[in-house]
Amino acid sequence: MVTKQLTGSPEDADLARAGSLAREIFSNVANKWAFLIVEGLGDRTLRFSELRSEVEGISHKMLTQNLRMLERYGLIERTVYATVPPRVEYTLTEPGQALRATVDGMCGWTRRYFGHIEAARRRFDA
Amino acid sequence: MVTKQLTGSPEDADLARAGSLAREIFSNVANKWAFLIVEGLGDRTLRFSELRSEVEGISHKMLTQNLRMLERYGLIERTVYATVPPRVEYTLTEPGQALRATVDGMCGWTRRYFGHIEAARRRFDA
DNA sequence: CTGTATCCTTTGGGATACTG
DNA sequence: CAGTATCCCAAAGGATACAG
Repeated sequence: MVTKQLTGSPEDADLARAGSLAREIFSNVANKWAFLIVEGLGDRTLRFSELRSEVEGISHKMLTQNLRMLERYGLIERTVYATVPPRVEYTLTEPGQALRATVDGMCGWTRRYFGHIEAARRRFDA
Repeated sequence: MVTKQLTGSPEDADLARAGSLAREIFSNVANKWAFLIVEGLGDRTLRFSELRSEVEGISHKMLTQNLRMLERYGLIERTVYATVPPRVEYTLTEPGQALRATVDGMCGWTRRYFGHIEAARRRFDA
């Protein structure tokens, strides 16, 4: 039998390694705007402007920037209709939907521990 | 019967509302350093310096800053031993452990879709 | 409507030094 | 060792204007 490889394949890339691609993906995706976009999109197909009003407080720039990032990683699909004015629709891909489960988990977590956290926060600030 | 309240209680605070406390919590916690700290801590109890070497690439400043934030929200417990030199230990609380489940989910997600994402990324960049 | 680019302000974040 | 504070640069991010 072969001993377990110490240097993993790309598939095993350790998230802890600051320079790894896995870490890059993790770091880019684990930010509030990406999460709020994924959550706002859900299983729907939304236009840029619809998505923007869905994600409260996001600026035009942040929305495009994060949409590009998510598209680059293949988490969303971008469909352009060559009409005038242009119509662009966004929808989560399968990897995007899978990520959505994680984000949903965090939303649930926030709701569930809202009381705990609020109390801890008040205690700490005192 | 009563109709469903349109203005929810704090417990129902909508994450989507940019100004809400729930959104503040979500936005602060959903960042790479917080996630990596939670993941690095796991179910262990680590000292500041141990945690720092666990979370590769984090600076002294970012570590303290995020630890304060997590402590403020009651996600980690900070224990100070009045020795010299001082010894400070960090461990996840129950809400912190619950969050860890979410973070673990995202780590799994990253490993699972690493191939998809890498391929999409190359396609996009071409 | 969507997207890019520019400008400008704010914040993030590293390095260093200093205190308990 | 752990924490705070300072300095300073780079990146985030908002506002605006413009192009397709």
